[in-house]
Amino acid sequence: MTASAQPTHPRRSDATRAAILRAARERFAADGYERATIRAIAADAQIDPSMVMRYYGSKEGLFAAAAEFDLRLPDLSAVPPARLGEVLVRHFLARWDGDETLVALLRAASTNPGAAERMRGIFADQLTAAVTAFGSDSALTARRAGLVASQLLGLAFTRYIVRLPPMVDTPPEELVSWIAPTLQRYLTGLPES
Amino acid sequence: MTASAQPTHPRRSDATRAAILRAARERFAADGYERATIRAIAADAQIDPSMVMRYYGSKEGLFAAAAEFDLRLPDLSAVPPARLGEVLVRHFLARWDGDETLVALLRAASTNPGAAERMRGIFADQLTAAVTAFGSDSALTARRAGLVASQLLGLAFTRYIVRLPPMVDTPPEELVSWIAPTLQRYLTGLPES
DNA sequence: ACCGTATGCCAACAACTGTTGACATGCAAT
DNA sequence: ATTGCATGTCAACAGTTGTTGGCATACGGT
Repeated sequence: MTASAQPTHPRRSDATRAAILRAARERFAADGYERATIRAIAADAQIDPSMVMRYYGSKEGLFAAAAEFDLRLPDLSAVPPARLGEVLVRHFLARWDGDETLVALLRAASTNPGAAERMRGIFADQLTAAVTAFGSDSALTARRAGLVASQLLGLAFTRYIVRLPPMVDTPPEELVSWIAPTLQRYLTGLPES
Repeated sequence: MTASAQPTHPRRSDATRAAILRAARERFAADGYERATIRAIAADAQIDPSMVMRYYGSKEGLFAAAAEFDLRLPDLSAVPPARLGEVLVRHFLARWDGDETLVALLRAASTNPGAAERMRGIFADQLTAAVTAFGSDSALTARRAGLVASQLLGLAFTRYIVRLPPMVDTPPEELVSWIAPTLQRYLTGLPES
């Protein structure tokens, strides 16, 4: 609110800011919110801890900046309805493998109320919005989105956090073939079956 | 291993020990491993922090004692194969609602390596064992157990940790009717469908 | 009644945490 | 060249953490 995003002169400290953010994502993803100390992050970024405070205000502020991200959901209305589940799982797996931001958020959401709030926002807003595109009953739609989230987050939790061996070892394509039908039914099916 | 369970005289401090354990479970479940401080737990149990150390050795030791628990899986071989999924979800939901130990373990598993290891043990051993009862191919069986774990832990994560509104508000019976078919397919179905 | 021991409390330690302010340094504009 | 500001370093703070040892007390067996 104070300093908005003008076409402001590229600051000389942008490299440092980026290094801090990269180190922060790594540490938050690997250790969770409380174990990831500002000192360790600063050491990784090879700068002084006080710089973190100057540029991000506080640890909470740093996390807020580091956990900023977008699901980048594709346009689901352009996907054949019968392949929705498949597209979703594949997209999420690719997204998780390529960006540790989500792992950081997932780990932190277990213990940090702010992170949990953000996680709620992401899945309630972005996912529900994508699902709403082809549903009318709002209560049922929210329920569908929640169920989809439960399976997708469970996949992430077992594969990236707890690291259950079978979930880590199974190749992505086979995970897709198992999980896609689940999402498909959550999205378009009916409960009694 | 050191002091096994003799019919040892019931110690006079058993009440205190139990109070500590109860407070520990509450705090670990509510705050996670690192935010649950020994001082806070001791205050809840209305005793001195040093008592926790005397009786449980360390914070890790306390957590190990507090997170000790059993899935108490029913005998799946006595269940009609077509109703396996339903029985499993219902059992897990009841187990989670009635005992916050699992929530504590779930929260801690995100940041504490020891807790994650224990979680792996529980689901790899107990769940895999239960699934193995009616499967022969061991690699596929492990995969089935992993998939079941992913959906069940995702359910717990979204409902008890992140508290996604739709997952919290949906009555247990409806959750069962949605999720049971998923587990059913993971347990007895084939990937391509 | 006496004594050993289990139980409990108190005070303190050392390490670590997020955070702050003072001070140096170097870039860029006047 | 000189001024102003952004960038970076250093040291320290106040609070919290897990953990420890000493000391009182009260129970239970003799």
